[in-house]
Amino acid sequence: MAPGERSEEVHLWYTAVYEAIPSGKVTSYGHIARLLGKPERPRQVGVCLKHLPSASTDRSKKSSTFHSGNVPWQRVINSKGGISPRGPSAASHQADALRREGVDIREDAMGQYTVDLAKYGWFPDVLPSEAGLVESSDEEDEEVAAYHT
DNA sequence: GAACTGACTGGGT
DNA sequence: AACCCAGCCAGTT
Repeated sequence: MAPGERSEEVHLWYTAVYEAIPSGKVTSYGHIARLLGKPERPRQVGVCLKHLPSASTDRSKKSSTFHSGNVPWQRVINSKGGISPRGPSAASHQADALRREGVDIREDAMGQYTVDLAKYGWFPDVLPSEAGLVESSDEEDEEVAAYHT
């Protein structure tokens, strides 16, 4: 393959992941991967979110058009309904963002956050962009945008 | 530039 | 129910 081809693929993957996060409710890393036709890559979805720039980062020059202010990163959790611990305050931050959207989060004695997937999970079988945007979720998205502003 | 590290998951013990 | 494991592959030592 030609030089640079690989990184181009990677860039497309990152973009696809950010655009695949559904409007409304909560979904999983694995489901995003399946929506993108790569069911074996849930970990790579996690990598994309890990590298999502924060909304406050200075991106006055080129850099990504995607950041925590316009990508609903908080809606992605693991298949068991848990928020990945990763850093010390990261999980609680995500839990706060979800509660802001009306999602009820439970915190156990171990400090692990979990979501009731039966109630809040949302696993569409087609990409949001292919399905047409869900009107009923517009105001939820506005709340998110306001939160990050 | 080889080795190691994960924002994961499903299947097997 | 809890742990283990292989597969995944871009980033980071």
